[in-house]
Amino acid sequence: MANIKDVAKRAGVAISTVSKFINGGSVRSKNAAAIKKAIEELDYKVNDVARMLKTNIAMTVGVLIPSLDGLFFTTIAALMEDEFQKHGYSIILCDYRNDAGLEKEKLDFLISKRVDGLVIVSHDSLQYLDSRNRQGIPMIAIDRPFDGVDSVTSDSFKGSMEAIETFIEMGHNDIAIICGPHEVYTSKIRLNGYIAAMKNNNIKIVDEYMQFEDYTIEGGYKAMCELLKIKKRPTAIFTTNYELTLGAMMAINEENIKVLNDISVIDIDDMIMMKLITPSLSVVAQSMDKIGITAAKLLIKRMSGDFEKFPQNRIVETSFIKRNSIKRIKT
Amino acid sequence: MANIKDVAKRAGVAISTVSKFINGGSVRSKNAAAIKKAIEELDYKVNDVARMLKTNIAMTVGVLIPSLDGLFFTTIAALMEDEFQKHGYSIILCDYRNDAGLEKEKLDFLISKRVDGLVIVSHDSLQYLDSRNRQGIPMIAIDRPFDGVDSVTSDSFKGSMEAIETFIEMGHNDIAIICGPHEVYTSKIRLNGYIAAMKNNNIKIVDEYMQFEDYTIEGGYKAMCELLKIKKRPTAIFTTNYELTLGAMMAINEENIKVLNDISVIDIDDMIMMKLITPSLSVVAQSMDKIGITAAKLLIKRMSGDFEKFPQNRIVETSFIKRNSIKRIKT
DNA sequence: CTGTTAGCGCATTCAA
DNA sequence: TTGAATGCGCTAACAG
Repeated sequence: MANIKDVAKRAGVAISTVSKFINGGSVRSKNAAAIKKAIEELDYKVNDVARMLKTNIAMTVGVLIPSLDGLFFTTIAALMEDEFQKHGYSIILCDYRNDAGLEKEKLDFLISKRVDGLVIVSHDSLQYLDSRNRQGIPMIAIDRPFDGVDSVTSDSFKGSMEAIETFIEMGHNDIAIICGPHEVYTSKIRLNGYIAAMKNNNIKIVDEYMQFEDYTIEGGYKAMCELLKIKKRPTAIFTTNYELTLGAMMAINEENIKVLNDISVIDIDDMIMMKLITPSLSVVAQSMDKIGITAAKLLIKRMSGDFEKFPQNRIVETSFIKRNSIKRIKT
Repeated sequence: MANIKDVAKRAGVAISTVSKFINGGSVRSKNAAAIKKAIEELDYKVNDVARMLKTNIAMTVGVLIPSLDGLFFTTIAALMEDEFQKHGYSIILCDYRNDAGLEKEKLDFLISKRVDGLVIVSHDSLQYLDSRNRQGIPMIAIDRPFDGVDSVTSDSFKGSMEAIETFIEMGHNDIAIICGPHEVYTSKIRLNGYIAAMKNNNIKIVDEYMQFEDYTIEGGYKAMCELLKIKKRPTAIFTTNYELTLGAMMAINEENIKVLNDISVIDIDDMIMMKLITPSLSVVAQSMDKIGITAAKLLIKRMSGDFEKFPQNRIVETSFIKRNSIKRIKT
C-alpha cells in the first residue's frame, strides 16, 4: 500500500506538505492539486496506526455491554455510534456475555487498542478499572451509576412506582413483578419502586409475586409460568425489561388467558413490538435516545479535556405510555 | 505510561533484550528476572499500536454482521470469538444495520484498523472489497457465499426441503412459508427449497402462502397476521429464522388458535426458546458451532499464509429435529 | 545471549 | 508556505 512518502514523491513535494494537506492545513493550490491527484492515483489511505502512534489519538471509543442479546443496550450502542460518528469518532463494540472475568479481559482489550474513551455497562469492571488507576481514559457508565465516574441512568425507580400505582388506581391488588437478576442494579431499583408503591398503598407484598430471572426471553417465560401456577393468580404483571416481557407474553398466550381480559400488563422499555401486538402494551419508556446521546456528548466533552463538574450523574426521566393492556377491575 | 525503554533502563539491560523477553525469546535467567520485576513495578504494557506499526500484524480480526438484533449472527460471532481467542486473536465486531452504505463504511473502518482478517455477512460489500482489490486481507463469507471468497454456509436449501416434505408426509397441503427479504441469499434459497418440495409432490404453490418480511420479530408478526387473514388458512407454517418465528408465534397466540391443534409449525434455527415453549417446536437446526468454528479455523489458516485450495466453499449440513409442533392431518 | 541501530508511517518542529 | 529532520514505541537484523 502506498504511504505518505510515495504520495510526496509523486506530487513532487515534501512529506510534510502532504501531511499538512491531509490534515486540512493551507497549501499552495498548485501543490494541493498535485497531491490530490497523487493520492487518487495511488489510492493512498492514511495509516491510522502510524498516525495513532504519533498523535496518541485513536478517534475511537470502546463500548462494553453485558451481552449482545439485549435489545436495549444494542439499540443504545447504535444510537451512540451515530452521535460519535458526527464528531469523527468510531466505536469498537464488545460484550462480555454477563461474565465478570470476561468483562475485565474485554476492558483490557479495549485499553490495549488505545481507545480515547470508554462507555461501560458494568457489573464490576469499574472498580477494576479504578484499581488500575483508570489509565487516564475518560469513561462513562450507562444504566448503572458508579462512584467517581460519570454516568447516565434512567430514573426507573420512579418509573416503576408509576407503573405499580397505575395498576393500583385501576383497582389491582394482586400485582406481580418479573425482575432481572438479584444483583443487577436496575433489577434492584425497579423492585424497590414496586415495593415502595405497594407499601405506600398498604398492599401486602407477596413473595411469590416477585420473580427473578435473567433478562432474557427464556427468563420471562419461566417467570410467567411460575406466576401462572400460583393458586391466587396475580391480576396484574409488571415486566421489567423487553426480553422478559416477550417471554412472559409467550407464556401467557399459551394458557387460555388473555392479556387485558384476564391479566393486565405493563412493561419497561418501549420497543416496536409493544405497539404491534394485541392488545398494545402500556409501558414505562426509557429514553434510549436521550441516554445514548447524553452519554456520548458528555464523553466527547471529557475526551476533549473538559472535566467540568466531574463526575456527573445524569438521570434521565422515564415516561409512562398508556395503551391497551390495563383493565380496570372491581375492588 | 511506561515504555520498553523505561523497562530496559530499570532492568539494566538493552531494549532489544526486553523485547526478546516479551516475545518469548531466550534470555539469561538473571536478566529475565530483572525484566519481569521492572515490568511489574512499572506496570508496563506493550503498546500494541507501536508493535502493529512495526510488525504489520494486529492479531485482530474484524467481524461484520448485518445487525445486532439477530440472535443467529451474534451467537456465531460469540462462538467465533472463542475460537479466535484460542489462537491469540481478538475480534472487533461491527454491524451495518442492514444498510448497504453503512456496510461499506464499516468495512473501511475495519480495514483502517488494519485487522489481519475479515469475517463478513454481506449484502454486497464483497464486491466492494473486490473492487478495492481486497486490500490483500484474508476474508471469509458466512451464511452467504461469494465468488472468489472462502465461505461457510448452511445447506438450508436441503433443510427447507426436508421441513416441507415432513409437512407433506403428515398430510399437509396448505403450507405457508415466512421468508426474509427477497434479496437476501438465505431467503431465496429457503424459498427455493420450499418450492422444490412442493413441486416434487405436485402441490400447487399459492402466492399468498409466501410471505416476505425483514428477519425481525415484527416481520414475523406481520407475516403471520397476513397468513391468518386468508380465507383458506394454511394448516402448516414454515418460519425461516428465529426472529420471524417468535413474531409468528405471538401472532398465532393472539388468535384463538393453537399451534399443533390448529396449525403446525417448523422453524429454522434451534434456539433455547424453541424447546421451552408449548408445544416445543420442530426445527431445521443450523449448526452455529460448526459454522463459526469452521470459518474461524479456515480464516486463521489463511491469515497464517496458507492459501491451499483457495477459495473454499464449505457447506454445513442442517439437521431436522422433530418435536411437538407438527400434527398429522387427514387428507 | 546481548546491545546497537535502523526503520515502520506519520505529525510536527524549526529554518529557510 | 515549504522541506529537512526528529521521534512516537517497538521489532528485527546485525555485530559483538
